[in-house]
Amino acid sequence: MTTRYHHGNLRTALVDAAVEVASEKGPDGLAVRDLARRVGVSHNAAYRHFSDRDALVEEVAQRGMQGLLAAMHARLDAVTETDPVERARCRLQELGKGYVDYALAEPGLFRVVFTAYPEPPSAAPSGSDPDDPGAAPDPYQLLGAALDDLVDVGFLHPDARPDAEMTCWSVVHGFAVLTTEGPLRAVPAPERDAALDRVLATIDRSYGATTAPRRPRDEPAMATDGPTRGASG
Amino acid sequence: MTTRYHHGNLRTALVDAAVEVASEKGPDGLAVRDLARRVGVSHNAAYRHFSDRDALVEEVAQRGMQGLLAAMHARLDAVTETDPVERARCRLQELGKGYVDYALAEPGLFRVVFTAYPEPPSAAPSGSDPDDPGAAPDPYQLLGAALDDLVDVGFLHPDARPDAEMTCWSVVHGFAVLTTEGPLRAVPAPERDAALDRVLATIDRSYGATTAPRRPRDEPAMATDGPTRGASG
DNA sequence: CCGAGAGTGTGGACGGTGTCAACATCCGCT
DNA sequence: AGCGGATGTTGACACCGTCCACACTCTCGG
Repeated sequence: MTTRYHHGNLRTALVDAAVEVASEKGPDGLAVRDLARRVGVSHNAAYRHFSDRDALVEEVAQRGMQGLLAAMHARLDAVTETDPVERARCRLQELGKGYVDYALAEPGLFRVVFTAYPEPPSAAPSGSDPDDPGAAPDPYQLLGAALDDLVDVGFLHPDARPDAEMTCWSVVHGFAVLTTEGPLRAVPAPERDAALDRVLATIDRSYGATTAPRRPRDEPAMATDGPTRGASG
Repeated sequence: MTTRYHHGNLRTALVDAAVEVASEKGPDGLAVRDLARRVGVSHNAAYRHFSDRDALVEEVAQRGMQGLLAAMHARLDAVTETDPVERARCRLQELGKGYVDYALAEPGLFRVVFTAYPEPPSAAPSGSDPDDPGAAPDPYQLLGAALDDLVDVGFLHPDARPDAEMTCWSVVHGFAVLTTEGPLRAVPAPERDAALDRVLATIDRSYGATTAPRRPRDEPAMATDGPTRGASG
């Protein structure tokens, strides 16, 4: 009874164990044989459920992505500000903080997410692939929505909207990488958190600096409200 | 003659081979046995010159760091602008571009640099350790100098100076990681380059926004120059 | 001139890994 | 009942890092 020939739910057991290991040791600490051993099954039993080691890592990455999204949503939903402009600004900040929160709380899983990141979001701008409809919604979309809000609310000038995703993602991702696995990994937490505040404030300041002035100056501001990006010509 | 028992300069030969391999396959593609094979020497001969695989990787990382610094210096030295403000602004931009240049040109070595990055620069703010005097000057110092110039020249307000290194490093590093090994790795080069320009322009705009206002408009533009939002300070 | 010892390279071994192939077992369906 | 597919096991191969004992070569002191 204790050791049945068929495990029952080996797949999820393996992924669970993999998540646990990756959480502690990162993607490089993930070994199929080790996981099989932990789960109490013989080596390469896993190959009945995963074609590759990479396939298993990919599964862990999806779990990590869920966690990342959850962290971002948690921060986002905690914003109580009512003034539209302040709210939109605050939400963007919190989005970034949620991202870094997760990277700091789960550096191993965070790394897995970005070692096995499937394909660039620009290739499929709508987010979900047709052959993978239930795919987790990218943080990219969350970010895009927050930035759109910032434009709608009148804080971010449309001229500064293009590639704003890349700016925000870059700052926040760079900060996360540098402070978790990078050269700044030993910066004490208080200084680190203060630095993140300043970093995000820098972005906020930039966006505020391009706010459309109340009375439109001689700048025609080329009213391209349509966010059609990739349609270059 | 062709095969002498003593190789002569095995150490450098190994590092050369390692740099070549790492340039193509990144740090994970680096195997001591494989390198020994390439150099035409038996396995673990390398262990007479490197205590560890990590020690060898570290050597490659130093080479990579040299390349990174060279790329940044190249961009920096190419700036011909004479107007002090414009020059300082331009130099900061070019510093970032040089960083990204190298990451895109040598993604494998770039990764090695940051998988084996010794210790945070904040621990040793002066840069060089006393027991390693000839150590390569951090890009961190280059960045700090450029930012100091920006303050001296009057473009960057001193209030925005703290942690400016982290902001700039984060954007640029994040951009590099996302576009080389990350989810944005398949963004075509022209769009990518344009995006970097916009990203850097965003930072520049932020720093300009805190400049002592040339034409102080009636709008204080929410003059909370202190980015401390929720902080109790 | 020679021999000792340090420096360097070789060969073998151990435990670890991913992955393939062949075999064993069990469950569900006919 | 029994058969087939799904699942798990055992064994093997080729890699890997690393430790060990050994072999060769060069240099230096006598």
